[in-house]
Amino acid sequence: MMDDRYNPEKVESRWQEYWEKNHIFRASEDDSKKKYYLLEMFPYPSGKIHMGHVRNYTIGDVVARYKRMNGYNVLHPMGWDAFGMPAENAAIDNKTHPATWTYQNISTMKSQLKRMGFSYDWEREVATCKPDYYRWEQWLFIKMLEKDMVYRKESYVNWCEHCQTVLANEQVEDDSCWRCGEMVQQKKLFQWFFRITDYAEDLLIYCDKLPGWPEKVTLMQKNWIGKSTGSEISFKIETKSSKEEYIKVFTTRPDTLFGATFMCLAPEHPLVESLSKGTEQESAVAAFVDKISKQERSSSSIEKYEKEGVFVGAWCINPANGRRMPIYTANFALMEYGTGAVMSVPAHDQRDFDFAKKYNLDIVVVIQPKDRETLDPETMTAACPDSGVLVNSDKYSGMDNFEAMDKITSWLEKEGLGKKTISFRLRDWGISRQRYWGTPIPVIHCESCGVVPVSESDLPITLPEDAHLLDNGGSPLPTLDFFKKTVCPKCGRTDAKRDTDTMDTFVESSWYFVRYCSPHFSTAMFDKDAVKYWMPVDQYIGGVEHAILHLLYSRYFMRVLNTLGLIDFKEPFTNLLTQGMVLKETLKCPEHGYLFPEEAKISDGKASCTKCGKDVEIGRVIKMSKSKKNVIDPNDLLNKYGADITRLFCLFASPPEKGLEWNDDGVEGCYRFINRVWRLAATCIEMTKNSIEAINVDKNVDSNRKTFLPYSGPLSGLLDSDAKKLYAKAHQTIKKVTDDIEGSFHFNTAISAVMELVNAMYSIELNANSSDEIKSVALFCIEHIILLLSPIVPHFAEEVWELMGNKSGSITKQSWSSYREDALVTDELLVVVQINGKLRSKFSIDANSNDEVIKSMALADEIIQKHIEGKEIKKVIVVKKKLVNIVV
RNA sequence: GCCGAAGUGGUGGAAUUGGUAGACACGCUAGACUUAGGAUCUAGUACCGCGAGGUGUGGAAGUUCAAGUCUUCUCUUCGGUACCA
Repeated sequence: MMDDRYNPEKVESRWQEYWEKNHIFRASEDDSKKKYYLLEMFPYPSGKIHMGHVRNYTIGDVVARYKRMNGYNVLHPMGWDAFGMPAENAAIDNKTHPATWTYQNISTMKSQLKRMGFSYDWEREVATCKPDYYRWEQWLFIKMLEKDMVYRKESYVNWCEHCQTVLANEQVEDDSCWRCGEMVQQKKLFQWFFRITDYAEDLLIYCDKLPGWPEKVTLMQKNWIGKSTGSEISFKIETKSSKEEYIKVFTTRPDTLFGATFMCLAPEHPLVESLSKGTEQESAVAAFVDKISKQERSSSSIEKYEKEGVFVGAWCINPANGRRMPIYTANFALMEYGTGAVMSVPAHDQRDFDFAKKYNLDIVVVIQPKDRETLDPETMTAACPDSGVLVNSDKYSGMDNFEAMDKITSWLEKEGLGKKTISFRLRDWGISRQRYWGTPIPVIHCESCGVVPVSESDLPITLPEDAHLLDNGGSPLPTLDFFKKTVCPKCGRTDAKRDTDTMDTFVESSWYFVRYCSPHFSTAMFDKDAVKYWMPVDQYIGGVEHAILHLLYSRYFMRVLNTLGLIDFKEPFTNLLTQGMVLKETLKCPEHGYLFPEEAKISDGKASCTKCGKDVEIGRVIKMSKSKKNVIDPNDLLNKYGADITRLFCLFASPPEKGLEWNDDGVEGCYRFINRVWRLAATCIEMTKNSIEAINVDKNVDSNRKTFLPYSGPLSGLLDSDAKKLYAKAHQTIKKVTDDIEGSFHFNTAISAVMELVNAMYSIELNANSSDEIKSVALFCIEHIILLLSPIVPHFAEEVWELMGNKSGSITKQSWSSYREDALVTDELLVVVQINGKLRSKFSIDANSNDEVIKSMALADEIIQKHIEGKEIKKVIVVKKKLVNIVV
């Protein structure tokens, strides 16, 4: 006897235990089956899971279960992106160790994920903070070092003088240290860089070879890589000495060369110091450079700084026309882009124009756009970047500017003063972090030998766990002699020092999906055969916030492994789904500030604070975040509704790529739907059970089992019109659900389709007195409703499946429903009739009627007759079996 | 500034080789069953209008027998990026 409603508490834990005990989701390589590697972005173990995780992993789990039912050998792993700064902060705040905090969080979150019923192969769990994981990252670092894929150079970090520590960009608030409020400075340090720019072109080209990725993501990556073609041009520096010196610039507009009137160098450009030395500008330049170096460089604060510069006290010569160009150093010139020097053409570049106006520099027009009055430097109020015809450009005057780009560049090339080149916005990847909770960089610094890699046999270099975090947030590693002091592996010097920096945590997440293929492999980074079988990932699912960095770094890492001959592919993720954020309105009390949803009482669109009773301002619907308190705790949902209802709502409320607006009433609706199905199943079970004795053996009854079988034959085998309609509807539903999942993961419409079928079943009477046909068709329907829903609400489906008498085991072993083409179409069709495009009438016809019949029926229609009376029919358009439009 | 996406009932959202706009759900209204119901079931629900009918997919124009869907312009919102030479 069934309970009268679905009881998640009882049912869900039971099936979770069953799945675990029977290793239902264990994956292993099997050449006889098609593989499907389904991956969701692994979480940072920050404490407990939030709704974003719930949504992401629910989407993934449904796909995993769906693919299994479709016969795929599915790899669906989960793990932890376990290194990172929050652990350090928590450790300082709570006086614990980052490891303790991290492992505690992992354990909490793991039990939460298990409670959601996700079908992971937990035997493949990976935590990146474990030495058996990061040792292979260190190994790879050494391999990359051998191949010159990684190098050291000086680079700036955010530095807090008060705390004596490095700050990450997110720890800089308003140019100040988040911990103490001191102004943040820029400090130069030697740091490690991956040569990702070596792959810039390849990464770019393959953006167009990823048809399974959302276009917006590849577009963002393309913009991030930022390829621009142009020319490199050398400008001779005017000196008294005989030695010839040049400034190299990169420009995308060599056609404007004749209009270049001054030069701007990045403050860090080596020529800035050498050229100003000994001139009367020397001190002014030094002061300027010093000032810029103290400015914060994060993108958010850049726009606050006005464009400014200082004359360095030297000139260079424009190779095109011999003009003397003053050399400036300017804050907008970036050392990291191009050559760190800009030829400034104020007439045709807005930034240069502003600069020239400010410092009263010459403006020379060299491009005259067609259909525009003659440009005059005296009266121009803005630069003119448009294309046109060259003027004031010697023999190039009169030439179209696009043609001139090529012509001028090849002339320069002949003179040895320039060439065509390409520049990328993408920079090399700086991976050194002056942090504790990360992968130690496996190199040793020796005064005799320089930088020496740790020998492979000494790996892993484990992060010392008996370290105490410093209160100022700095890394304790440089203070730990037992870690830092070591022997040079090359010369044996005993005063060698270990690198005390750790790697950017994006490094771990750039290859974890490869490790999942053979997570316990202890003799190499991965088992080649396992990787060959599983990789690349067939479907990757995660937040769009990782559209650039994580995904680009992962693509880069696969190229590194490919170059090193470790793998034979380049792209890690064949298909990508970026799911939208989980949103909720904010609530703000004038007295208590932001409120959690449970701290406000909402009725009729008005809210009041439960603490003070004041009116609460209901704000915009925005991404759930702790700071705005517009959050829903998954634990509360699990306690109240269980996993399946939570999963169902996440999928039903909107398509995965869009935002999901959280709404408690919507969850309640899902709960109702599940119980509707539950009762329907109960009805079907009762109905057929009571029939056994009364019914004679016929085509619908299995005489051996003495029980009803679902009808699965052709539509034409049914006589009852209700049974026919329902049966067709069932097949249409199977098709719709399959298409919606297969094509676009649009679970919301798939669920709607099932709801329609359920509604259709409720609309006919089902009881012991129903006809055999109805009973048999109903049984078919309910069986497929459960199968179609099983990836979405797996516990519920297992329970009902068992109650329906399927003793053979888990529904996860069942095949996905298939539909009969011959059962999709009913013999009646609805035709709508329009007059001048406006809907006037509709009628049903036999499915086999031809256009002529439909047309005459339309014209004969009573309502239509009334409308066309006394009017001239100009034209009648018949759309096959669908519509008639009469033009009068 | 540049790039991209999206604007549809009271709400979340359906519908695009151009062919019934509003599936499904929430909310709301009425009714039934009940000692009671925030349980369940039935009916209704884009807007205006008593009605016939008219109007409706951010706004304006256009193509078409027919436009949420195609074209042009425009407004708003969201996301990415931002001194890239």
